Amino acid sequence: MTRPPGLRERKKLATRTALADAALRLCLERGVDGVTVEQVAHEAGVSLRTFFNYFSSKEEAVVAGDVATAEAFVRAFGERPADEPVLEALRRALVDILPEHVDRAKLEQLRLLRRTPTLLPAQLAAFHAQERALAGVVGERVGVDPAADLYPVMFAATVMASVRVVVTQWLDTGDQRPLADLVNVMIDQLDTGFRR
Amino acid sequence: MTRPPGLRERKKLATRTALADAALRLCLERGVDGVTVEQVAHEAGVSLRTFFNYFSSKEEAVVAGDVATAEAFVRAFGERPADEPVLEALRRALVDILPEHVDRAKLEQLRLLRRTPTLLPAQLAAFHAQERALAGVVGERVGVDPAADLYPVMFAATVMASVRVVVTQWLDTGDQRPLADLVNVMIDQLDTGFRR
DNA sequence: TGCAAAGTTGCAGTGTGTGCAGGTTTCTTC
DNA sequence: GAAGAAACCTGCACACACTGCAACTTTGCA
Repeated sequence: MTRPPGLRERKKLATRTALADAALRLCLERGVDGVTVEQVAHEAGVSLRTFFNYFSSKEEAVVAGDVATAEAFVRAFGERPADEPVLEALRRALVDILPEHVDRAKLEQLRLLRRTPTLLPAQLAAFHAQERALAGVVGERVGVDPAADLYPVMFAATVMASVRVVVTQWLDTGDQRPLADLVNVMIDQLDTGFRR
Repeated sequence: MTRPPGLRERKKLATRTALADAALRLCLERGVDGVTVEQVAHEAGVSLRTFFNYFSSKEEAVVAGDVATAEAFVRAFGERPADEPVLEALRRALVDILPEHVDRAKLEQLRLLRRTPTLLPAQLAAFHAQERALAGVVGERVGVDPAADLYPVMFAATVMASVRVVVTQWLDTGDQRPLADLVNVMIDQLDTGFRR
């Protein structure tokens, strides 16, 4: 079925990460607007043309990390035991994933990127891209068809949006609590509902 | 305080709507990729350069309608009586606003736009732009500071995301129920919470 | 009526993004 | 391990996107 990846696949992945890394690093150094795609491509050791074989824009390359985060989260959620309640699986998946993807070392980087308006649409799209997958996974977990019932799609959209604002809040307010604490507050909120 | 708008203001608004209308109409006719900014500007009777004084990209002009929808929603929500429970105010605001902004006549248009990947980031950004305002309004309503408590920001993000997916679901599945029914299901979900 | 502020426009110039064609590398098969 | 197929990389050409600037026109206000 899935055979071990050959040289070609490995090279492609290497190029892709080289491009994403170069884009992120250069943009952090000089600001997103101070970097051209050509410079990114050069830094990664490929031609301009090749850059566009991997990403359709500079922004997409810069937020490649966010895409990876979202994918990792959906995967982690999908791998939680099936008998675990949905919100508990959610909590575990987030606690497993977040520390690795948003730690205090990268804090300044994340703040800088979040302050760049150009990147916002791309960041939103990065998370949105995993909504359908998440809806599918959660639909399967609770035994419901995402096309017929609103629960899976609402769950997916709500969770993605909530994680986004919680992380944003944590970054912007310089909240001293561990991110995991905020995640717990968030999940309590999703559990309780929004009535007041 | 707010004096009646002069000629200058009215002209600006007219130009802006002319550009947005032209962008939307041309893109529906020929597809988003089949239209250049120059054509949009020409259609609206202004120069290319002037287009960019109003919008920073073709996509932004096309989704100007979505921005207006989101603004109208936040305004309607803010104008609900203060003693109304949050979710009831939400329901009323949506029922007031949605029929005018997403009716069956424009249905095909909306479907077409939603199928254009280029527009997705811009659409997401359009709704996201109102999240902060919504969080402020709801924070005031329930007497909570959005910077200190997660409720307002989570509410805002969740509601925006939920409305988005509910409308999407309605459009994509060709659901025969009135949109208002789905809105009620949505609000029940927000009321009950996501535990299963 | 006349000045100041704001808006429009053309122009020049840089950067983005895509189709195409030719060359190189990897994979497959025998 | 040699040959052909498939995938990939690259340069080139080109259309389009977007911005700063400076001149010009219109609107607001005294």
